[in-house]
Amino acid sequence: MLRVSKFTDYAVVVLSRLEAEGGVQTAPGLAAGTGIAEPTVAKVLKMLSQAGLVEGLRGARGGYRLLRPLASLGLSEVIVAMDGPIALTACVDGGFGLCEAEHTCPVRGRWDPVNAAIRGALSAIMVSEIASPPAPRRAAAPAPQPVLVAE
Amino acid sequence: MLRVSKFTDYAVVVLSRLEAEGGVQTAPGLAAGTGIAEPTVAKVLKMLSQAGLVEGLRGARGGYRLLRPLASLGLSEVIVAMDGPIALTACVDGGFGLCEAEHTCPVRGRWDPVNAAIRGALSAIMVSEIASPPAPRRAAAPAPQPVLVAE
DNA sequence: GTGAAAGGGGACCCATTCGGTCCGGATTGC
DNA sequence: GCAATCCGGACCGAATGGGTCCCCTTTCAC
Repeated sequence: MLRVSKFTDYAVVVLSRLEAEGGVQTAPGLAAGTGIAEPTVAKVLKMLSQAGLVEGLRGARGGYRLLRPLASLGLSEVIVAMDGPIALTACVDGGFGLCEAEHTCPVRGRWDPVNAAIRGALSAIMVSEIASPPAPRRAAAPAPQPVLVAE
Repeated sequence: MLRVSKFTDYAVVVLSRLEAEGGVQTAPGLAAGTGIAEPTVAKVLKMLSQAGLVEGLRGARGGYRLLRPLASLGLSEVIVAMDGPIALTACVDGGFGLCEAEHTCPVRGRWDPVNAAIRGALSAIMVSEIASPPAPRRAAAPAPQPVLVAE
């Protein structure tokens, strides 16, 4: 169905909460604030930390801290951090003779432009455009700018 | 991993073969030509037929026939035919209070611009750009035109 | 008119992956 | 030294996707 994993969704929520509160937040605190199960939040934060999107502070009084404002954080970075590289098919860019029916397959790595197009579209969207501002009540926020195309 | 189903890949291959050969092709014939298992090809063709991308001719001497040239067939149509509507998350456009943590979820249907962007990027790519022309040997075909962005 | 060839529409099963949980270890502040 | 917190992995159940098979209907050839 061409969907991203649920973790990407969670990541956006957690990042949004992280920016809304500001400062250092603990995993249990973020779990309580977002309504997501605590172990899941911890897992999401771990992944985001490995990707360098947040910083994990160990020890007592530790927690997680945003490293970059969400307005400068491309959605594609979050997706890559959670779901791995964006490649629509098994025939990835640098893929070699992995396809079993290589000689008969007429496609043969032609998915690259598609992957590039998706990446571009996703890179143009910032996380801050998805995560609604601190406002808990959705106050008919006008779209900050028409994103790309409107189909 | 943000990938489309394997069926979409198969569909592009089958459609490409269908246009390369021209005329009416049987499912077993297409299976032999593409190297894909026959039941799978039949399933793909059935779905494409339901979506109105190909026409199924019943009876002896039957087969499948392309209804539109691949140059005018958007990739998004194939994806929709095989994988269903393009919606990256469960919070689809018209989704109502399906989210369990609706009051705490700060995202709340904000994925719409993302979906629109993906749809737009996919609609701009024609199937003929992915399916290499009749050439069975890949002769370093230069990209017909830079598709969208290059990341 | 009869039989064979082909599509149409299901049901069905297996493998893979995803979503989620848990545990022990390492690190830091009080 | 103790407690709080992150870090890294292993682990398991469930859902989904990928693939096969069956029987029915339709149409052409003989």
